[in-house]
Amino acid sequence: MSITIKDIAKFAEVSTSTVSLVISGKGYVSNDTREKVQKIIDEYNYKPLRSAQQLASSQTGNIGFIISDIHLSRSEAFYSRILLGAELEARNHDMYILLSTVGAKIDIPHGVPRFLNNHDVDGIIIAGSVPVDLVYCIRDLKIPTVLIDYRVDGVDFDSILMDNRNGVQQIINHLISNGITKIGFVGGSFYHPSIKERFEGYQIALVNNNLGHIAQNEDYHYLIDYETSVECGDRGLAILLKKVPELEAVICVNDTTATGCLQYLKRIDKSAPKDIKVTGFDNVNFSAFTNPPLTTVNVPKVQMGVEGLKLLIDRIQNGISVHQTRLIPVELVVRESTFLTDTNND
Amino acid sequence: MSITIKDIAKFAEVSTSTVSLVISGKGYVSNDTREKVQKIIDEYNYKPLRSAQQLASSQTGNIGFIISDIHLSRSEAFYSRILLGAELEARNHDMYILLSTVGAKIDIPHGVPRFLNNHDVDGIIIAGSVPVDLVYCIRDLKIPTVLIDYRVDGVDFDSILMDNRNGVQQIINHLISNGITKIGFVGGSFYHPSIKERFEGYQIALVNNNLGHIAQNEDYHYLIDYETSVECGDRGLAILLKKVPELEAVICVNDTTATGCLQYLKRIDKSAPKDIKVTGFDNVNFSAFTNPPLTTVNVPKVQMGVEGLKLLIDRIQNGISVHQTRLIPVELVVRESTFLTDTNND
DNA sequence: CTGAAAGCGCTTACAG
DNA sequence: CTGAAAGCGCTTACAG
Repeated sequence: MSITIKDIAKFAEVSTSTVSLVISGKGYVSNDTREKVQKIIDEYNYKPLRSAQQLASSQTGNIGFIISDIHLSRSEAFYSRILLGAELEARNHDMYILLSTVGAKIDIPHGVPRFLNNHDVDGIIIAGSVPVDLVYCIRDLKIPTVLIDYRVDGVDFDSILMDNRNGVQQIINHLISNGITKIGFVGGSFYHPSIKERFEGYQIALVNNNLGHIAQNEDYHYLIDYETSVECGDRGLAILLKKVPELEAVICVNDTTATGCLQYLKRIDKSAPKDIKVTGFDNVNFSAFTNPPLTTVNVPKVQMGVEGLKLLIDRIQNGISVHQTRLIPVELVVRESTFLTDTNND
Repeated sequence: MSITIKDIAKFAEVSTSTVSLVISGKGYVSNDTREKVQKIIDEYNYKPLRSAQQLASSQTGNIGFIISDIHLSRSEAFYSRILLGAELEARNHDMYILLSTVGAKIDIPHGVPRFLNNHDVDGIIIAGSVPVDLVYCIRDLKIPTVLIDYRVDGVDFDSILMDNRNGVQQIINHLISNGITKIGFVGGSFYHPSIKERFEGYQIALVNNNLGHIAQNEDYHYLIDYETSVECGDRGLAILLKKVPELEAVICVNDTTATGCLQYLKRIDKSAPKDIKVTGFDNVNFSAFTNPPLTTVNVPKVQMGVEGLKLLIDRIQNGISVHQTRLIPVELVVRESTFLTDTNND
């Protein structure tokens, strides 16, 4: 019914092999022949049938994108934007993204994304934390894989990470250069490497500024084990202020937690930045619309998706032996939760 | 390298046709033979190669999921959850979701999702509003298609919609049964059918309660043409209160807009529900965490995705001739932005 | 109920 | 630089 490579070959008066070579860009075809064939292809708007290409070449042209269901539906759209970036870049390589969500627990091998067992992908992107059992399982599959904003100790993968430590350092420099030194930290949820790095960055930056006594003082830190949240910020700041009433600033592990701090301040009839400076991390959609707007660290989410896809393609095509980690730079975004600008909002 | 249907046939001492019939469940195979073959399949954990199946059967086993980039990265995770539901249901039919985002403008035919021109999907789901040109283009392709939370006048598609009018009606009943009648509306952005229906639902419900004078009175309505937002709610309530100082309640077109109203109230040193009742719509993640938590209407997002996928499969397999619209019920969620409960938060 | 065989539309050594 | 041909791993009439 549809037009095939045979038709094109006939019209162009060449063999199907030649048409195939023109399409793939591989091998040698004379310029004359190439142009002739290309003209016919364009004229008929011919697109090779993917399944036939796949079967013959034993490549799928698909990328599996794995993300936890909670991350995909998180309100901050953090990972959605990474997905967006990956999809954009996939187009440039004429590949498709197969999406699969996974729950917090996974049942090996039944619960693993189908494309893994079915050999339906050429490579895999894992965005954000997923059950470690799944990571081990994927490692054993020996399929090219890139992790974005995730890492598992002892498993060597290509990965795209953001520079969490530097981000926190920028926040602390911003505070210290404005004379603030009594700086607390609220967050935790060390199940995720990024979260952990942010706390480490906080400690390192303080030490580098001769504030090691604060970095070491647990009264300045509220850390929890599980998922960060608004409530975590709310409760965390309450506890910190009880222990350290003279606290001048609180660094939150992310924007969501920071809104919890703002919420708590409001409840006790205080506010940022007047009574205490509050900072977030991630620069998610809502961070510019809190009251006051949050000083935070922008993470280029779409770009992380793009870079992840690029790295994966590189791995699929060239199979480099050494695993790479690309650290994506982040950038401080100063808003009013640390220092009021001329547009005073109180 | 990998195990094929031929191997299975050989081990089971039957023909490949029989193995194929066992796998697909089509045709007649004796129970004895079926069991014998199935045992071998299980034993070797054999999975048919998808591309070979596709090529031979001229079915792709893929569903194209189209969503605008702004919707995918919206902070409310509304459409992400619809995607989640579709993906969950796709597994039940052993189909894959191919995701494609589209921008606000689309260039036909170059900018259309690749899987459309390449015949790489058996069916399409469109979630939320996309450029109408794309919808026309897809109609002309005659591929089975289901729209979720979207509609285009004059184009007949299967669709999954939520009962927006009923949702607003529930809000208004809730308000009126508590003695509130001076009810305004903030929202707009009629580019999206759901948005329009919510305003219509507001008007209809008022008329049904003998409040037609309010339904007709433009002083009670703040409507804009473009994307709804926090600012829209903020500005909208300001304008409404200027025109109608005695306003008792404001119904917002969605939760995001409602947070804008809360923000405005705070700025003028007032609050909900004391000075004015505020309601949202959608019940997105953050709506329980605003201050005060929002009374809103829950939309079962994941379920909408599931239903959309089911309807699409039905269409692909059975090709019913009449287009269906399934209206998903919604449910009022009462929180403190309308009436304080015992856990008084002030 | 089962098997032999053609065919799906490509790619890729191979020969020239 | 180009063509003839085998082969990728399935499905599906068709014959029996």
